[in-house]
Amino acid sequence: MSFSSLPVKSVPAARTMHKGMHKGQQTKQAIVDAALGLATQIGLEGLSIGVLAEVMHMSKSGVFAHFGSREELQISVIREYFNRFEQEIFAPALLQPRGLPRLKTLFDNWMKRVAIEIQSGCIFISGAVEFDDRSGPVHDALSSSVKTWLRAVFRAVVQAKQCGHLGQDADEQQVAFEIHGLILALHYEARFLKNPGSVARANVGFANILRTNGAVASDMTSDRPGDATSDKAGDVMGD
Amino acid sequence: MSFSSLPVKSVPAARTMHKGMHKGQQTKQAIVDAALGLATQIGLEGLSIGVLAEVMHMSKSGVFAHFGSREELQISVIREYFNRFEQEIFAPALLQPRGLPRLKTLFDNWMKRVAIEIQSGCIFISGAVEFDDRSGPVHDALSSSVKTWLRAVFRAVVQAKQCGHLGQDADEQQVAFEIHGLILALHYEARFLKNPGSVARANVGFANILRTNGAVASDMTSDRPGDATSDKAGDVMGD
DNA sequence: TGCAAAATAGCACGATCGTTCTTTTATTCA
DNA sequence: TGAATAAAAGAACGATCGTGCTATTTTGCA
Repeated sequence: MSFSSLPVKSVPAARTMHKGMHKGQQTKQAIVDAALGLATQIGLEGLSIGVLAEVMHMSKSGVFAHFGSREELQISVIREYFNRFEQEIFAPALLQPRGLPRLKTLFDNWMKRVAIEIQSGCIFISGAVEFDDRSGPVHDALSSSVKTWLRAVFRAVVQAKQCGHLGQDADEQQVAFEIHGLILALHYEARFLKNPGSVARANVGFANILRTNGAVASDMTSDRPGDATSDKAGDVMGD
Repeated sequence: MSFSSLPVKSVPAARTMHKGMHKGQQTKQAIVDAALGLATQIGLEGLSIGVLAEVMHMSKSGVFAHFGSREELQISVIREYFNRFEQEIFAPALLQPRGLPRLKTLFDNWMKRVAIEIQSGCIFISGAVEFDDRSGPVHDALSSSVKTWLRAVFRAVVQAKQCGHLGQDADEQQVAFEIHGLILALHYEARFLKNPGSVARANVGFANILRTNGAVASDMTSDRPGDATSDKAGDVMGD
């Protein structure tokens, strides 16, 4: 039941039904996919087995049997969301060289996830609100997933400073904190308030953070592909 | 599992219980106070008439009769929260002179609300997540309350620029957006992740925003009480 | 192809939800 | 103080929730 196995789970292509899969695993994956789609709209707490069964054209007990409890279903959804986060946001950034290029790619991908798919919310954000004062395995799964992701962002900032792309007096925790704030403001103002121009403001804010922390203009545009270091492909966000 | 022992009753009797109030109005106000205390912990959606009645030591129907519907109860809670926001955060800032002193006071009070009372969440934040893709009167009440508040922050930024406390090239919407992000990051990292140091990072972030937008150090500390202009006391956030 | 095992359906349970209706109690005012 | 009225309680409703139990269907393998 330990959550430590969550981030290191080998990434199965998200929605693909492997041929070798038995029927049960296939339907379970399909249920998790549908549950994730539902949870991004109405939250992990709003997720109910009844409506999920209706969406899947299955019986409640048929859906239930795959998880054994509602909490296990919620944890499966969190795990699935984490995996997609890893694949769609973090993995492409690893193809960029360390330092500012990778950090910028990380931020851009993160922003696209929040902005372009603004009609479906982020369960790392909605879940934080739903479980911030509740304890239990769901809270723990959510918390450790988020922490793993934020730690990955933090490491990218550290590398940028090590590469000399940020000033030596830059506070890496501070930079990560402010970046996180931009994403949260974007999610809030674009999704809830439906304010136009939020995406542009998040981008400007990111540039402001870089400038405040001593990034030189050349570093903000050049790719410097020679600096690319090969990180291992699996366990991209693990430490 | 009784909620009667929850310390929601210890919420300071914010609204004055006017002696002229009839019994019904007094209890309704007491119910709203308790409901607000409950909603800041478990959210507007988690608010149920049953547990509210238990906390109030009343019957469900007795509580229900004061509102006529659950939505009306939620809206009453939002209104109450807005009023306290106005009183405890915005009104004191109006005592400061326009420009940077007032903006700083606004941010400080806002942050104290989020940070010092970190054990009880902010329904402007949790509500945004709960109602971001739902329509109806509750969403509208929440949305308009938040917009009024953010517009007040925006106006404070505009005034700071007009006073010459910010550079002429400062984008007021951008500044307000980034400030909002700091508050959201503080709420997220302090309340959900329980990261220490979040308050300090929000403060540093605010100073960074001011510096980026051309605030001079003297403006960031001086009070310049001679610049104080008398804003009307009531409807402080109205336009 | 047949049979064990897995997967799914069907049904029912206790609990809680918002809400309505009726009855009883408490308050206000002449 | 007594009558009119407001406030609160009580009981019940249909709906939905997660979950356990028992059939029934489907799958995978010898």
